[in-house]
Amino acid sequence: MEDTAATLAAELDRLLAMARELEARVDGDQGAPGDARQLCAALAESVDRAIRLAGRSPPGGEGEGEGNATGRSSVTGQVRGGRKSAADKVRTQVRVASVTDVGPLNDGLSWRKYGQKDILGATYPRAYFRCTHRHTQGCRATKQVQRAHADPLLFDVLYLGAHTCAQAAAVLASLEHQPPAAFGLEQQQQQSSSPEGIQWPVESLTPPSFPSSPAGCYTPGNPWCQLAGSHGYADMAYEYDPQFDELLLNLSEVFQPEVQNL
DNA sequence: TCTATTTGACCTTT
DNA sequence: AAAGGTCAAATAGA
Repeated sequence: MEDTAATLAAELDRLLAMARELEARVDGDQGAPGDARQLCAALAESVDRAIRLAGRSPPGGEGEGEGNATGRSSVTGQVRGGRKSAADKVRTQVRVASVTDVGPLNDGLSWRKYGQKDILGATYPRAYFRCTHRHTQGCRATKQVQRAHADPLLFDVLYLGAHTCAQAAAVLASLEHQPPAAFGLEQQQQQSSSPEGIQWPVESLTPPSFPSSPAGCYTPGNPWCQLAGSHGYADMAYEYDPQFDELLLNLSEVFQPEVQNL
């Protein structure tokens, strides 16, 4: 019973994401008739209401800032219990949907998978990643990735710890010089054209092993080194230490999300 | 040969 | 004691 509701909510989420992307594209098309724009806006609004009726909040909280240039990202802070005591760190979670099933968001940083675990009550195992530069630069950042129970195309990504590696600084710098709109467009092109686009079949129960690469990973040719690298939308929330605030704020600006500390 | 991933075992926390 | 998180040896791929 609950599964049905969850599945419904997940489907509505995807509908909303697609509606908003369509809306964004129509908005960006000067040749599009006004009626089309109104229809898209109404569609997004309708799906949004449906999500509420389904008993959950739409991605991105109250729907503000959703009709942005990229139209595919939103942030929802979610509190999760966990072994890392909440008193130690602020926890944030990213929910990433991959409409094209290419894989969830990539945050522009290099991650190395170090473990996977079946979680009680979860359909899919949780994968554990740490920063590639953990040993070379002492970067303590980790993240956890898990497929959503209701929808295999949704991924819950939990960021833990602060990035102290040089790459994080590089990502920060790149964000400061890249307009969100152009960024999103480039993202799509990268994803769709890259022969190395990683396929992650729905059948697979294993979260993606986010390809990690050497320090020079953040290059245009590497789809996994792009920020927000998935079609669809992303519910994002971040866990961070104070020193990581700046990066998160920049990410937030890119996605125009609603960030809630947890 | 080097680097990343997989996976069972071990450790920590509740 | 159970569940979650991490380690590290084995394995695979480039």
